[in-house]
Amino acid sequence: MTISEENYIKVIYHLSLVSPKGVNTNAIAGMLETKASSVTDMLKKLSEKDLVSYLKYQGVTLTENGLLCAKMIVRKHRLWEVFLVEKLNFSWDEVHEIAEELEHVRSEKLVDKLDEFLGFPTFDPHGDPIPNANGEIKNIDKLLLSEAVFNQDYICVGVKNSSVEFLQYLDKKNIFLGVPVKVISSEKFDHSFTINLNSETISISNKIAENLYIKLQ
Amino acid sequence: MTISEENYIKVIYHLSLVSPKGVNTNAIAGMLETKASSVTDMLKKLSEKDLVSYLKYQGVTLTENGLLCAKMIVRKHRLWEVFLVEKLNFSWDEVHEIAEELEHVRSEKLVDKLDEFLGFPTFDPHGDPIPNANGEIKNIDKLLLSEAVFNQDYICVGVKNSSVEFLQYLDKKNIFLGVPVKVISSEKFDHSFTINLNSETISISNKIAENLYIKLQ
DNA sequence: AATAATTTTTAGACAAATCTAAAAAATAGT
DNA sequence: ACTATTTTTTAGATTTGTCTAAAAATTATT
Repeated sequence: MTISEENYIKVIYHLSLVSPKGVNTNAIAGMLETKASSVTDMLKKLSEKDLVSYLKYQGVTLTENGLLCAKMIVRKHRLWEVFLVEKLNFSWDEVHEIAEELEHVRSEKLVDKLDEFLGFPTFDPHGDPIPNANGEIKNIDKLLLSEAVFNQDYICVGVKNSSVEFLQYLDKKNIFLGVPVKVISSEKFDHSFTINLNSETISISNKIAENLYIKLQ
Repeated sequence: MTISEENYIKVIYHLSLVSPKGVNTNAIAGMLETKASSVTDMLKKLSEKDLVSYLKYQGVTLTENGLLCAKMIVRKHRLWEVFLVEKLNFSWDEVHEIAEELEHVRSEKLVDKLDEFLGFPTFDPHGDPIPNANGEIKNIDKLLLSEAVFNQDYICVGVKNSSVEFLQYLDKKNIFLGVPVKVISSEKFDHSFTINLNSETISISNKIAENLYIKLQ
C-alpha cells in the first residue's frame, strides 16, 4: 500500500463512523484537499485491491480487509501521538501533524514494540481510543458537554475537534483530559454554558461545548 | 525535498566519504538499485536546487547546502536507530531498515526532542557517529581489526559493514561494541586472524577483520 | 413529472520518477 | 594514437497520482 492509498483508507474510515451506509466522493475529496475526480480514480484502484466496496454513484464502504488496514493506520497514528506527548513532552496540539507522517512507517514489529514501551495505552492524548494489535477498540460511554445533565458530576475525556486552535483554547482555559466538570446552566439566547471546572465557574460557548467529550464520574 | 531526493543526497554523502573528488553516476545507481539514466535525471534536479555541484561526465559533489541536508538525514537515521535499540529493544541487525523510513519524517523539533530523550548520544548502535543539531560530527581514532598491531589492547568500536548477515555473525561469536580485543597472530595463507576476545581465543577470517573497527584501549 | 442543481464520473493532460535503447563522451588496452 | 570498452547522457516511453473540463447520473425543486 502506498502512502496515498493509506490516506484514502484512513479518511474513508473516519467518514464511515459518521455515515456508515456509504461515504461520498466529495466528502473524501474535502478531507484530503483533492478533487472529486482524483477520488473516483483512487476508489477504483482500492476496489480492485478489495479494500473498499465501490459502486458508481453509490458511495463507498470499507471491506473487512480495508477496515483492518484502517484500524492499523489509526493504531499507529495514536500510539505515536502518545509517544510524542508522554515521552518527548510535546503538547497535544503539536502531535497530529507529526503522527500523520509516522503512521506510514511500515513495520508491524515497530508498532507492537512501541505499544509495549508505552504500556499498552488505550486512549491517545485527545481521548480517542487506540485499536489493539487485533484491531479491537475499547469504547467508553462518553457524551458531549452540550448534552450534559445540569449539576451532574462528569470528567472531561476527549475532544471531538483536535485542531490546534481548539486545543490551544482549552489550554488557555485550563481544560484538559481528566478534569472534573459540572454544567450549571445554559443560556437560551446563544446556547452558551456556565460550567464549574477546577473549582472555578466559567462560561463557554456552544461551539466549545459541542466539541468536548465528558463521561459520568 | 522529496523522499527520493533525500535518498540521493544521503547516498552521495556516503559515497563522498570514500571518493571526495566526485561521486560516479554508476556508483549512485548501484547503491539505490536504480539505473544510471535515472541518476542523471535526478542529478540535474538536485543541481538546480543547489544541493550538488554537477558537471556532465565529471561526477558529482555535495554543495554546502547539500552537505548539511545529508548530515541532517544521517542524524535522524542514527538517532532513530539508537531509539529502536535502547528504548524498544530491537537488535542491531533489525534497525537499519526501519530507520530508513523514520529518517524521512520531517520535523526538526521531533529530531531535537528525540536527541534529548536519548541523552544526546554521539554514536549509533553500529558505532557510527551521530551529527549534532549543527551537523558537527565527533570522530574517534579508529582502525580496522585487520590493521591492528599484534598484542596491543583494543576495544571494538564499530562495524564497517552493517548488513544483517554480518551483524548476526558477530552476535553468534559474541562480538559486540565495547568488547576488548587483542590480535595474537595472522595466517600468511588466507590472511585470517587469531584474536583474543572475551577471554577466549578464536579465529576470524580476513573479511571479518576488514569490517570491524577497533580503537586503542 | 419535468426541469434545475448538485454530485459523480469520464476523458484527456500533466508532473515526478522511473525505465529502455541509442548516442555521446571518457577511459583503457594494445 | 587508435580502437575497444566502459561510463554517462539523451530521447522517448511508462506509471502513479493528480488536475481540468465536459458528460452522465442522481437528487432537489417547483
